[in-house]
Amino acid sequence: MPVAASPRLDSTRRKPVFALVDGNNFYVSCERVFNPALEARPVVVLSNNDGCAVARSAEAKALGIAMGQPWFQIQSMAQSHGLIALSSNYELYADMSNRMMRILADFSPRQEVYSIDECFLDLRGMDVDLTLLAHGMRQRVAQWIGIPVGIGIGESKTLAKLANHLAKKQPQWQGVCDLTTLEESAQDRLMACVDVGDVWGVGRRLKEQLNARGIVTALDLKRADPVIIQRQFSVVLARTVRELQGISCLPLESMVAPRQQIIVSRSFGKPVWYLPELRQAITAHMSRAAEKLRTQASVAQMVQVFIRTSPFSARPFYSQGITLPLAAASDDTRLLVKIAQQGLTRIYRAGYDYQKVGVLLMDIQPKGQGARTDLFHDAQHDRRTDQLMQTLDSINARMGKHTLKLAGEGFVQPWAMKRNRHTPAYTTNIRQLARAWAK
DNA sequence: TCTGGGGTCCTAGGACCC
DNA sequence: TCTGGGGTCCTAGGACCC
Repeated sequence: MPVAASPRLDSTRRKPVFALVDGNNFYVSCERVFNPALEARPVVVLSNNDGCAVARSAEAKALGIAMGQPWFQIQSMAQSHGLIALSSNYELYADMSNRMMRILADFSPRQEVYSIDECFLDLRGMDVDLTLLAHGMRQRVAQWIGIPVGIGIGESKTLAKLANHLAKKQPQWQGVCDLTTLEESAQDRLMACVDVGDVWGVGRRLKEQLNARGIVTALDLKRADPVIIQRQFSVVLARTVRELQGISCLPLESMVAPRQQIIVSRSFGKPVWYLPELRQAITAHMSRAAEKLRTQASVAQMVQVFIRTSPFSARPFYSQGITLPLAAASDDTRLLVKIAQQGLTRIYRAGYDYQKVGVLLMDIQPKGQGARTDLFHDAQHDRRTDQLMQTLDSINARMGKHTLKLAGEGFVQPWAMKRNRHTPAYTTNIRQLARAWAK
């Protein structure tokens, strides 16, 4: 077998190169695709319950609206500045995300979908002009689905992130910043312009502590000694320092690992004090959680329930959670709901206005693979349960979410969240699309 | 009046064992 | 009655991300 002179082998030896591609103001951009009247106007997309702004158009950012700012604080700008606010439409964003990721996957054999609006691509050993390639990505995504994206390229994920940040902040890049084309001195000059708090992995707290030690810019952090950083902070931050130095420590993870915990929680549209309504919400949340669990072919052996009142209210605060084990790991909605309801009974206190409840599934294992079972385990019963859950999931997949559900979720849900500014599910629900056209 | 939801990883500290 | 240290496992809480 000839091993020398293999170009493939040579290329894998080259330094790692990563691209980070993300959608600009992704949720707002999705809305604009289907409603061009939103172009060139200040637009925000609100979080669940129409609580705060989670996506802002460039025009909204220019008005000084911060990420996560509560809607009631900026509501007056609707009148004064023509600000448009929309409830979030996750069905639409998830579908647009899938389309965007499929387009980008054609540009590299290895892709890591990192969040709903961004992915890493492995560009190592590609024998092409990467800057040109990136402009090609931008063009194709814009042409095929109408979403503007920004692209950063670097020798580590952290550098690709930083390049992406520069591509957005500095117009001269025209949406593509490729650090691998620059001399180190030129890279350093750019990093001197980036606040250390804008480095991936440095949050509010770390920024404060780093500033106190005189580390203010990304370049300062790059020049820090990772050994000292590890001693004074953590292994995580030391890794960030090395990544800034061009030493790739975080590999591309193209396999989607199954979730280790699954959370479903929602704030109520109004305060809830009545136990039966809390029970409905717990049943509804656990039904969603169990669906997610079955989607990834797992079972859970631990259930947590929590309830709390609003931390912003002047009324007395109460927050309590409880964790309950199952005798054997399960994905049966009915059993998980039953355990969660037992938990709720134990933590519920009368006399409070509750603002939020949630459930967690933990101790998650692959289904049917060395799962622990209890002493009185009944295989016949397991088979019937599996069939029932499969039927439930397939009917809901075919006929639409919530077609078939436990009666305990309630048919009238007085506690349901507010979504007063919701747009239609243009791409996934033909009935809603027809309604949108008829307007 | 009105302030999101869903994840991961690391660390410190306690319980327990040898 | 006095005396030690190391390892493991678990949990809670903190910090970060989008």
